[in-house]
Amino acid sequence: MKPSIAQRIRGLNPSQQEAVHAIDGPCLVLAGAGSGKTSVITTKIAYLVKECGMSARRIAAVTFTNKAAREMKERVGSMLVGKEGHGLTVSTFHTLGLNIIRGELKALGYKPGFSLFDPEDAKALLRDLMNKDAQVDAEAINAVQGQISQWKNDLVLPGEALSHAADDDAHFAARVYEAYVRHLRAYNAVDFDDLILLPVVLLRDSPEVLARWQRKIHYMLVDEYQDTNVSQYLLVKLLMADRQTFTVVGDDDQSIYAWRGARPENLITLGEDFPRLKVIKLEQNYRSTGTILRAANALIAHNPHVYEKTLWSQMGDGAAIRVVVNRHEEAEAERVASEILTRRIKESAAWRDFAVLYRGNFQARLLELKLQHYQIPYKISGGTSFFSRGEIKDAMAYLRLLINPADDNAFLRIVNVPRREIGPSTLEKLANYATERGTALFAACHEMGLEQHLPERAVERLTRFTQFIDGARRRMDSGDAIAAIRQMMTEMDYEAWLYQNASAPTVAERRMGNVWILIDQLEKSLNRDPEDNSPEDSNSEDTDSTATETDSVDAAISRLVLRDILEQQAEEDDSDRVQLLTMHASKGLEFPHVYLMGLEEDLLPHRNAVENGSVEEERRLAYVGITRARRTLTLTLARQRKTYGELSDCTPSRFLDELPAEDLDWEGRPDKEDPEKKQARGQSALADLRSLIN
DNA sequence: ATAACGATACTTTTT
DNA sequence: GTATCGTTAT
Repeated sequence: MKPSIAQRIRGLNPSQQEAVHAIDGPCLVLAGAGSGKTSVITTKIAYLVKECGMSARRIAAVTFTNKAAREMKERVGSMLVGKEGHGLTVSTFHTLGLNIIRGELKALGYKPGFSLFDPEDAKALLRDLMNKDAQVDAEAINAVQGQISQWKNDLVLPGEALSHAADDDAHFAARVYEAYVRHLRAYNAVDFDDLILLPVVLLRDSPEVLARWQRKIHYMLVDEYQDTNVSQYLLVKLLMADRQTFTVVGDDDQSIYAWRGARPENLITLGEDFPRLKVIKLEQNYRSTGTILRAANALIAHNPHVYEKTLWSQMGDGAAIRVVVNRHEEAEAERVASEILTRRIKESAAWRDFAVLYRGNFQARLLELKLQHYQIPYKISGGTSFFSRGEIKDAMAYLRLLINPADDNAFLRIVNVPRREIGPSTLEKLANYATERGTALFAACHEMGLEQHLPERAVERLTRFTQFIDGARRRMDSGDAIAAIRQMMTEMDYEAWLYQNASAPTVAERRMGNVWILIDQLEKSLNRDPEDNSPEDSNSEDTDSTATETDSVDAAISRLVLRDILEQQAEEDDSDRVQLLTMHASKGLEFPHVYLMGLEEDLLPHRNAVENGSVEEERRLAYVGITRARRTLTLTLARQRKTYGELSDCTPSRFLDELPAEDLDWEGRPDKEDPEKKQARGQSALADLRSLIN
């Protein structure tokens, strides 16, 4: 028998209980690392449904990652039975935005089957736009892409960007931004940032739409609130403006994404925007030993705080924190690898109980070598994801073109893949013609007038391609959509093309396998209960009943782009391996034994961060790293490291000095009174000062 | 299939 | 200034 909700709540500590019970107004839960915030959120959802009589379909819980959403869904699901949880929204911000867009296509001026551009698609478009006048290098494109993303995150529309442009660069970026937005619309496409931006602008400007969604969502819960950006906060604020019934959970000390537009100030803004805000702190930590927590508290105390918070633990002190100084980076990697090898036996731990965290991905390379040498199984997070594989991008482009004929990006990617002898010159002429007629490339292929602009052979080939796609599309509409897609892949013999292009048959085989996996996933997601994510419209004014089938295919494909379904595959592979991750990637995870590598100036407070005055965020990053550890924590550093091929001396991280000396167990500590080191410190302090002045 | 050459990136990147 | 990856040429 499952415990009742009342029983579950009794199992929580007083602060957690208070957080669960605070349902009548705005509630901010400041949840320290390891303080059981997920329990609070999930229990609260169950409490709202079971004890407060709120319908699950009126509740929306948002997270930042699919993984977090999945975990939360699972945990809530285990507390509810039968239909109790039906219609509950637990999704990422982006999926919520996607659903709002899908429900408000008309108001937004988008057509069904719109495409979702991932950052690579967006880059391709930008490259195209920016190369109009002059050849622009990749760096410039990246810069503009970053700037546009920042504008969208800050809710700055092209007009404002243009009028506020301070210099030529900003002016240029703003003009590209404007063209970019225009082109996305022409392609009937949105990018990731639009998934938040478009709903916010719509809700802000249309009282009618706002009312519709406020009627749909009565209670919101937001996880990792410190990571919200301006647009995301506005989305929550708009939806909750009337009822003011929401719970946000966050930790300012774990804000490590400010560089990506996150606004930890939103924690403070919340109290200003919602004066009735109830603030509850969760300070009891259920994860780490006392020693580890003391270190974390001591470190983070060096940052300024609006809300003070001190973690404590009932667990014993545990082992001291070891600080291992190595002569150089190779010795550091060697040390970590060999130590895991022996400690696994000593502590009778599993490989998966160990995690090695570092600042930059490059630091994993040497370590990998060493782990391989000792035949230690490991798993690196990051790396090229499933979606950046060429074959997946190809398959996705086919899917997108089927759904959205206006998606020129998709068209261009696959029109000659596999080879159809449609080359650059044909495409250029086609593009000119399409621009002239104001139509999409794919549509232009259907036009009669095309024959005047292109040689007969070229027209023939284009026609054959469009007929192929049109045929697949028809089969999709009139029956089993997935079967039609499978048939399309087989018919064009994508497999043969892979074999031609792969370096080895095994590679081609694997790639084709990936494509089938993708289609299987699509099928799975299609068969999953179509969640009703439309706003309250019992008076269904504009529900066209014909669209439901393709509609759900559209939705499934969009979810695919958002990596909604797929990661399960990777996740299921939770075999027993040592985890290698960046500190950023480690947020939200925990491990019995943690190694933190490269605790050196210029690396852990990263050089660039020091230069642009964001040492505090680096400190939080170190804090996140430290608080991942349950039982033991080992900090390592190298005395020398080669950077840019040059061997240079490293200074221990300033953060080491900020930890309680009595809890540290040094090994190979550099002489404290070493005059050379003192001088180095002095110099770096001087550099800090200079960078502050500039 | 392998070698050799050249292009690329050096901070983090939930979607 | 190096190392790694991808492509091409053999």
